[in-house]
Amino acid sequence: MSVAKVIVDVPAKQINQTFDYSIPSKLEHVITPGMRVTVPFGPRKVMGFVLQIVPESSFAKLKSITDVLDLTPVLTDELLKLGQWLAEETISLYITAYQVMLPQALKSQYKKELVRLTDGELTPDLESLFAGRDVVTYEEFTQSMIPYHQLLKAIHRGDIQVDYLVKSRITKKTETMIKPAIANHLLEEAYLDMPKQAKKQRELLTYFIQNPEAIKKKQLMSKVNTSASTVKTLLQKGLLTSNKLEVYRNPYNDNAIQRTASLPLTIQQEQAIIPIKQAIAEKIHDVFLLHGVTGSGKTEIYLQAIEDVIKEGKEAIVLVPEISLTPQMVHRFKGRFGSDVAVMHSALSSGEKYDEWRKIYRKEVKVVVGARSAIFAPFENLGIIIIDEEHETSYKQEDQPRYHARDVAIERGKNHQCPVILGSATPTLESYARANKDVYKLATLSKRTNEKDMPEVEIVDMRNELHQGNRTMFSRKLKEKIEACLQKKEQVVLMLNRRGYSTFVMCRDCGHVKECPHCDIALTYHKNSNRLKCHYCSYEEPMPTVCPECSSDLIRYFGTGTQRVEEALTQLIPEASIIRMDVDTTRRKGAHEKLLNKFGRGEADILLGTQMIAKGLDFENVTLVGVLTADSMLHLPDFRSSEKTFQLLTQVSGRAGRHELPGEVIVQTYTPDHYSIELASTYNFTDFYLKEMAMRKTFHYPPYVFLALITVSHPNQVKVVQTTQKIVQSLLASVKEDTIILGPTPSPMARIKDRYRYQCMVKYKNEPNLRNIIRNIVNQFDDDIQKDDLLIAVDMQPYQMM
DNA sequence: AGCACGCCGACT
DNA sequence: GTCGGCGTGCTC
Ligand SMILES: [Zn+2]
Ligand SMILES: [Zn+2]
Repeated sequence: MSVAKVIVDVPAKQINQTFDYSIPSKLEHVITPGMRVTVPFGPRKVMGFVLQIVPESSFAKLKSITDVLDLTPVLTDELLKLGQWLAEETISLYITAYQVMLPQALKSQYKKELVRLTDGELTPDLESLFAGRDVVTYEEFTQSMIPYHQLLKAIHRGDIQVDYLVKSRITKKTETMIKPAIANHLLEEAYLDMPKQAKKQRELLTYFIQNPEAIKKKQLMSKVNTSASTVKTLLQKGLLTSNKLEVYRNPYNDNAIQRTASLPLTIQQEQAIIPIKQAIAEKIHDVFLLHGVTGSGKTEIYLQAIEDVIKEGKEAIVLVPEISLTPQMVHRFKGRFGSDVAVMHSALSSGEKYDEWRKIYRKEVKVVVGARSAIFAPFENLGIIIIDEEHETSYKQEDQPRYHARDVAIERGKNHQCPVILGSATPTLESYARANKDVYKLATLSKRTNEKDMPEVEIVDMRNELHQGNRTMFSRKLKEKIEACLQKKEQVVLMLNRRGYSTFVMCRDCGHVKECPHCDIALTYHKNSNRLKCHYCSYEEPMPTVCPECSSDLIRYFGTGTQRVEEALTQLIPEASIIRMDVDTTRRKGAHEKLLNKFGRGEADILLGTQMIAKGLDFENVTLVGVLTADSMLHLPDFRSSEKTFQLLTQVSGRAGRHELPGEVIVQTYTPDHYSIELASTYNFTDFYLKEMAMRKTFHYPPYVFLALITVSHPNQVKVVQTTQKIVQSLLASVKEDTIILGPTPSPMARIKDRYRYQCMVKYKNEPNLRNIIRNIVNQFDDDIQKDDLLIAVDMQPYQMM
């Protein structure tokens, strides 16, 4: 009798270990590692992942696996190993690490039911609850207000039983197929027997006599021009039969995508791809940093490398930032690889995501293009992993398990002995430094494939504008350029990269800003409900008519940054038609796409938006890009703010003059001398890298050190500070001398949902044991975590300092 | 986590 | 005797 080691779906620290279960004989050769099973756990029944099957257990009496949920493992051997690595690396629970690798649709849901076992009398209360039924949901009981004791007694007496159900939320889309139930000559006989007035039925039979193969019901109905009821009659007569065929949802209607062939490579592209192809052929795990300016043809290199991988019979993962995962991007991959491509976009519905995942699971595709979570695609023969726009912060997951897709990619690259490619026009300092130290292999594409220069960037000092009495957000230079552009019937892209874009409410008399009573953040105004809401908790209140501080009635809401700029712009250049793109106008699914298409068709002169417009736009008629406030990110409490500014300016500049028409860029700033702005304006990545590296060295930031961030939260501020202080102390005692421990410091969001938040930052160079040290220190507070509502969150790869 | 069990005090 | 409210301990 063999034993299964199972990780159960109970996300708690005490349960973070395998539990042994015996395998019933009927499942003996069915269950393999990586499958989902249901197991009894205490009085409950829960889902679990089988990690391992061993001959025996050190446990005396084992419970037995109740059921198996998969026919083939949903987690490959490599993913089982990867999950363990992920949990340990990010200090997360095993179960959360495994769950994050699978589509949401596979997550189990739990239900409790009360089952009546006796025919005898129950208490009147319970009789009215059951009301003649044998089974009621536990929820019905809770809502019935019947005292718990009554139920407990009935359970003890054996009159009622509690059933624990494990439900899956899987929805498979099916299509009804119709085909003849009998042989063709019998159909012909049936046709002859059919009364003349049964015109539609005869038509249907005629169709099937000519086309005996199965057909989709919908298709049939439109072809024969008949109704569902006619089909139903023939089904009932036993002449036709139907069955449900499982089909994939097709979110990208891609039947008509034109296949494309490889493009010829430039000399630079050729040089870059040779070592990559070599690594693929020789099955070597290497990380390549592909540093290529916008328009230098990185994607073509990806495509041709993948072609090699597919020729070897292997598979490829391509990660693309959410916002760049546009239909055009999908077309590029499907155009080259056809139906061999699955697309994992987080805007897809849960069912659509499940379908895309299943294409990989069933080995129906060779390539997946997707956002962060696609890194866990269940391929078994990976030949390459590509991360485009490697510097994008969206590759970092901000909730448990807090992983960076880049780290996972490299781990999987090791597991499969395959190359990993990091591509970017503005690589992170971390990656570039590793390339300089030969940890990664560097390939540079310094020229655009169309041989055009990057557009000219002009910096405008907004302080001068102010001195000369221009109080608007538009410099005279920018205004002139926009007008000139409109005259030539060319288009303009304007970017406002300001934070705090949401609408808030302020009193014009006393300056009072309405804040959430539970969080340290301003409430945002929602126009449709005329209410103020908090984005961090569920608090909301009606929009006040007078200021609660000074009773002035001049309390007003201020539109989003882009909204206000739009108004100002309309005043300045009334004849310009503007499309505004920000969180407000792109909230609905597909809205982003729609606005861009509208702009692409030339239905507006100016596209005004937040940083979301910096990426991937490619419109030939855009000749001017304006950045309204280039320095607005520089003052944020984030050591990456210079880097982010440089990246954003470089990216947005690439939006101008991508085709025949030459482009230009105007960057407005109050700090024109800042190196990130100056060097971005000359596309000088190398000097920026050197300068910023020097800064990071002086202030002890990555890549010179690694970071770990520990955030403590609790309703009592004193408790939070004390706990954080204790953690700092414990860390200092167990860590090397050159490791820096900072804290306790209030978190940038110092209070959320009535919980105060303090943090402690660890800066270290070499602490091979740090994860264990932190785990042990956090364990010391287990009591308070369990009983006193204390929370300690650890982030081993902090990006957002929140 | 989520559930049972047991002990206590309040209420009828 | 009946009820709800916690604190404690366990889950193969
Ligand atoms: Zn006021
Ligand atoms: Zn709030």
